[in-house]
Amino acid sequence: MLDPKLIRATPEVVAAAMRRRHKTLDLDVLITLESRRREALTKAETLKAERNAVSGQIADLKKRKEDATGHIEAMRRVGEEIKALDIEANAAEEEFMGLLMAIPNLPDDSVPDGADAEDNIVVRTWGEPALPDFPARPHWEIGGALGLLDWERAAKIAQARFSLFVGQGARLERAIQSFMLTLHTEQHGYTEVAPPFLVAPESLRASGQLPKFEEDLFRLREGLYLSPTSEVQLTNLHRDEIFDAGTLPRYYTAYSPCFRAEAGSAGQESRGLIRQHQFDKVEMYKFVAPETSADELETLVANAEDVLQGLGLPYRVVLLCAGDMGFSALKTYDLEVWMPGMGKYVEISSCSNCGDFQARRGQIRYRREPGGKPELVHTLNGSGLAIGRTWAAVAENYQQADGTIRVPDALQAFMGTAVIG
RNA sequence: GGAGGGGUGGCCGAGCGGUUGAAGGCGGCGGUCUUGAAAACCGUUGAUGGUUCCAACCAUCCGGGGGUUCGAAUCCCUCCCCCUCCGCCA
Repeated sequence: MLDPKLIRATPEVVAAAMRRRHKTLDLDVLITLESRRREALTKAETLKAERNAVSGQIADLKKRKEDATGHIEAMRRVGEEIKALDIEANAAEEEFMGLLMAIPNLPDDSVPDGADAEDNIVVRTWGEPALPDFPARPHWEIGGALGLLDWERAAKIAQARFSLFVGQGARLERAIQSFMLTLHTEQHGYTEVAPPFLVAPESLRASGQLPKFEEDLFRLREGLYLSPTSEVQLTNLHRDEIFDAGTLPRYYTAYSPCFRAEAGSAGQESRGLIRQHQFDKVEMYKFVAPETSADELETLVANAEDVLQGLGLPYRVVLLCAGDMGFSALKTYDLEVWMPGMGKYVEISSCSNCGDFQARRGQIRYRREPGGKPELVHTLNGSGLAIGRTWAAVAENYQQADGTIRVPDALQAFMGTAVIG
């Protein structure tokens, strides 16, 4: 959520930012609502001050057993007026907040202009996007041939776009997960958490999925949602809390399955592990002081790159343009891994600095010094990495001419073998 | 799921419907004392919004929401959470 004061004080800045995002926004409606709210609020507060004073007098009169009916009658009318003004102020605020909650974050100055993925900028490349000296197969063929993936049974158990890993395939999933969590906790200073996989609507509001993107989520009859990413759980780990001075930054990592309805994505990437209703992910998350968040984003990306480098998977780092960024982010780098079987780079991690956008929604604050005023923190999140896509990348990059998969050195201890198949 | 108990300031814990933002204690901060520290004593110690413009003033907040009342932490309704016992269960 943007700072409401920003809309009042510098609407032109907000308008310019929305243009960069290629979004339209009627600021006049917001400004009108805000002045309506303030007008009613000021009037109501004046009347409340009067009521408080007179109520004190009424108490005194009653204590002395004197007549107070005149005051009481007057305050009854004032009370009705206050009620009407409160309703007016609340209605205006509710409408204002409803609109404000649907406004995306402001892009950072360092984010390039652009409308869509075409305008993203490749900032660096690691490794060679090479093809083997035999016909490279996509991971679903490799996995299917070795009996590591079973799409028919996955669809029977659930429905299309769910996956079933079998035998060494399932073991590879677990190995990748363990490798990542071990790396982040032992080398990068993250605290591991194992969160709930169901989340409350309030949590989804804080991280930014609600109210705008409900159709992308699975909702349970009980009112809870299946989490689409543990970014939600990690954002809400410290919702409504104030960090003591000197306790930032805080780094967290979590494994969780992620559930996405993928509404409107029919026909896209329908084969393989790339686009599923459920996938596993290891997430990295940071709560930091505002002035450090730009640097923290760079190290977050580096932590994600470490996973790919550790696995020996070629990739490139892409800086998203303003029009291609997610709702809550002010700056985002995507990591795209090379998939020789698919013959292209595929997104495998997205690392974002959300600034105070989520912190304001979730009231996540810190004190700069003991006894100081609470200030909003900055939050950052990054996949470290999407496990299903990592599985696919390992299969495609380590496939061998005989149809087997060589296990990357870093995973051999977790797999207990050097070759799959 | 059933029965009962409970949710008050950073923490513990009082609170006849009327100066209760809220006693008391702990913790924190400042000061006195001390070579320094401890102890003791004194003072201080929340958030949000608004007016105003930086010093004040006002309003709101005692789990969330709604209601009764001139006035609610205190009464009523509802939801959430926690604890105990029973049932069920990995």
